[in-house]
Amino acid sequence: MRISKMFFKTYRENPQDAEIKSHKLMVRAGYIKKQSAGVYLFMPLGLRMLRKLCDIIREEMDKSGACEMQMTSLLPIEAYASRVEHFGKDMFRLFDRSGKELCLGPSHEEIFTNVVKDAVTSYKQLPLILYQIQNKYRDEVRPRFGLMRGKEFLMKDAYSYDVDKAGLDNSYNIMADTYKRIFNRLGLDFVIVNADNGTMGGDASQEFMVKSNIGEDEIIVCDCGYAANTEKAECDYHPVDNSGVELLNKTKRHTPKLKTVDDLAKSLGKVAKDMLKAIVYKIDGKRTIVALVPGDREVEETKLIRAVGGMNIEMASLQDIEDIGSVAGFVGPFGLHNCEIVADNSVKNMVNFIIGANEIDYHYENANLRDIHIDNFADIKKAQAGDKCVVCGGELRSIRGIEVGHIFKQNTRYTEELQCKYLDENGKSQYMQMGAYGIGVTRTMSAIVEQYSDEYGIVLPEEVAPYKVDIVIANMKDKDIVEAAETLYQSLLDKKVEVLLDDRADGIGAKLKDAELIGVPYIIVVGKYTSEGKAELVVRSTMKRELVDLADLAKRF
RNA sequence: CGGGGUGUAGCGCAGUUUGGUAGCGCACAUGAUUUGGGAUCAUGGGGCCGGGAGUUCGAGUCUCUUCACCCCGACCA
Repeated sequence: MRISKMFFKTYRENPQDAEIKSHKLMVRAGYIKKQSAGVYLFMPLGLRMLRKLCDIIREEMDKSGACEMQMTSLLPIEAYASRVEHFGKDMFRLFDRSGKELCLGPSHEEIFTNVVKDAVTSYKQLPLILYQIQNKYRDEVRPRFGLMRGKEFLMKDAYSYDVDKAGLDNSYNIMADTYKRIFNRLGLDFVIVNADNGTMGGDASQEFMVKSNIGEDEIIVCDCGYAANTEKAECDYHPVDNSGVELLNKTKRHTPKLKTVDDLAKSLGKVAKDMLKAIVYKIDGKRTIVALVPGDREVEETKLIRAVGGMNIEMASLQDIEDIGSVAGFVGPFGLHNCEIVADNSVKNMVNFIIGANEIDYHYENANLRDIHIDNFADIKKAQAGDKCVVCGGELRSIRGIEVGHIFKQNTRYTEELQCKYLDENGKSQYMQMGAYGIGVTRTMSAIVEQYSDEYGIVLPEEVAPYKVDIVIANMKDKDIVEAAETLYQSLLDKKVEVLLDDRADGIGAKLKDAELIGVPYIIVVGKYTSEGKAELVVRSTMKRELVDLADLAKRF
């Protein structure tokens, strides 16, 4: 492609609304342009890179035996029957002229399952892995970081249908392997972590996380290979023998205006972990849960909701806290009513601790388990760096990651709801076992740029670069140079090399800046060495340059 | 949803305190000189100062309102 004929525009300055380097660079390099918050259009270079990602994903998915299809984005709202409430405001909803309610698809489990239900009747037709690469629409509360979290984004979503759990395990493993191949080909430094299935049920799920300190997810990892999203990461629990410790009698203390755990502990001459922290939650707007963790720890809400059951968890209101017989800031696990009290396992090891008095400005110190009421113990505290690994006992570390892929075993969550059945070899009707597998394609694009850039611009691996080579014509007025560059350009085109020819009238400085910005792996400068029959070949990743005979250059690619 | 911030030329910004003819850099157009690291000079085009309502002789600037965008938070009671 001749740049002079292309829709090509780069920017010198960072967009004022960009925070992270991939966002800044993709805008500056003319890959993407914001349409509105969380919605981006693709310019020629960005589109080429996006297509490269799609091609790689498609190739590996096809190789795995998966079959590509295309569902619609515009769907009747009824298609999501049981999940309309779950998606809530995340779903874009609209009406057609007759008043029929539609939505823009945020995910396609139901849609694929309905297609499968209609077409598959026998075990002989299974297993199936189906996929599509299609825009998804989610009205994110807070879109951010360019393509990282958008309201419209490209996703590869796949769904597997099997006769039984063993079949599902197999399909799941095939997808896990396929994802590893995909992310390896994309050159990403990633880690596979155990994740929570969310409220959608199913046996297992894993996330593919690209390591990055701008990642929105926190991951707990151990040198032994254990890795989990903090939403899922388990905490080690061992009973401690406190039999030799004298249990003191609880005493009420006046603790006015001491709202935070640290301030309170300090005023009583204690530290945070001597405090039993009580946090009140509302589940599905109905049940009230009091969660207890040591004062120096945090409640992991995802683990809590798994422990107590339910769909949606939120902080209780001040009124809710009064309704159970307490007061915000001074909640203590005794004498409460109409609530469930769940304590983290580690609370069993606490002695002589501080609790709220359910009375404004008062706490008790030297409280013990005998003084309080707990309905259930569970692992509900958030794992953190420094904790012991549940697998090997080693020390856990915390890193951040960008979630680029997620695979789930969903079992019969959707197939039961939609009555997606098949006849087994005995003629008996059975629910299919289902799995779902997603890759955020546009997010992955961002993650790649996040990982592959330097002070000059984007530095892409060949597999995903929009073009492989950029031939810079140093001086458009020098006929020999132009001719040499044109000849080289033609010979690379003949070899089907994806090549740009920078034949704009600009000076060499501007052209080199652009070449370095836009992510091509190789830059060829045809200029002052033309008279010697040579040109410079620059390897973008190392910025190393070498002089190569013009006649030999095409052979390098 | 709560808090904070920003909306002025295609992009990045100043001007708002103290109301008085709309500015700068980049980009763009034309011409000349340039051609190995975002060239130089000259000339020029481009704005409902986010929208609406007000105050005022007069509003980018003050008041009210609305919209958009960005950041933080929406877990420590």
